[in-house]
Amino acid sequence: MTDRDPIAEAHHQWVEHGWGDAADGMALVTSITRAQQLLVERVEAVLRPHGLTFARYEILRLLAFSRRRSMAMSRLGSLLQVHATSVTSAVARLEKQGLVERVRPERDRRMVLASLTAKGVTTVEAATADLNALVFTSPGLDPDQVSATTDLLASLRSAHGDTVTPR
Amino acid sequence: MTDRDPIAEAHHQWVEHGWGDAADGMALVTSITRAQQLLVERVEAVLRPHGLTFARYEILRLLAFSRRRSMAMSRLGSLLQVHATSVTSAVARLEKQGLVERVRPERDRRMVLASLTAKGVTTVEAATADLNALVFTSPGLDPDQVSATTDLLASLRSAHGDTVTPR
DNA sequence: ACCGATTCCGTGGACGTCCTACCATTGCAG
DNA sequence: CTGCAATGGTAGGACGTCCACGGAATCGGT
Repeated sequence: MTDRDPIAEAHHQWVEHGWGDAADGMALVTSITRAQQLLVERVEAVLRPHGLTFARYEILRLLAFSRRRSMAMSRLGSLLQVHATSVTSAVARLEKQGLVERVRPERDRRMVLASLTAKGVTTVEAATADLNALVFTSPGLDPDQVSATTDLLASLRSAHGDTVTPR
Repeated sequence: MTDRDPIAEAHHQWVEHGWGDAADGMALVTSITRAQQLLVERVEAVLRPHGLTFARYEILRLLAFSRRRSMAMSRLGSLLQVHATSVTSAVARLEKQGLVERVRPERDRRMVLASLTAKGVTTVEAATADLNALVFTSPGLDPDQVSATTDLLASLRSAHGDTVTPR
């Protein structure tokens, strides 16, 4: 059942085929993809009892941080770095769950504010407590490895055009 | 337009709210998610002219490595670590594109072999050449950073139950 | 004051992922 | 050899992501 490490396997194949220059880069990309897959799996397992997915949780978390517990759809999209249409569908589901309400401000009636409900507040706080306890405090690496990895990924993000704040 | 680093921002908020123990882990998870997003974006941009997505490319690549250029659906799923139904839909699209054929072996007619066509072979080799040249040989980090990151992620994968082969 | 450009959001469709349920084939127990 | 469990694949649906397109509101140059 325990197959060999698919990433090591692929790296070996890459070298075999004379693509040694690209083999490490391929392994890096594949490792990041796999790590993300495993982490999202864990996170979603924790969020499921709260009726949330990671995408919807991120929206609630952002709203809970904001002063008025509300934010324009477009701002959610730019902060979360996803397409506006992804925000539309996620907020639609949050609204159906009664965790968020849509508000059209008088000032600029093009906008739609997503606004946390009371139920939304309690849900996101409970979900955050669980995530912190069950995932984030022990993500699978020692504290110094966590820092090292985050720093290396910051360099990578920076190389790909992300705005990165050094610590 | 250049907002501040959303990850640094989230880390700051976590500390502010007294979740300092979890802040670094949260930043790690978010960094991995973001890095994966950026890399997939680059990879898909290279594959698009070939009419492929990353998921479909991985299937073609695996088939091209195999001896008979064919493989059972279930084996594809376990090697790629995705659900059987994901393989079904991807192979259906590859079949519609004429890159893969489905074959029912006489031995065990429950199985379906996905088998590369001639067009599939040329497509995957061209796509691989582009990926190697445009992404994998310069993934955005120095060679030693690439190795360091891959090693750290190997520890993380191992901690989450992945089979990992040390280098 | 007006008309065009821009901004903001939504709809519909393609794709990938997972889950639950179902069907066909195989193999085994009795 | 007969019936039933295990195996391998698929169908349908939920969710999230992106893209192309369109409608409404606002802004800005003339």
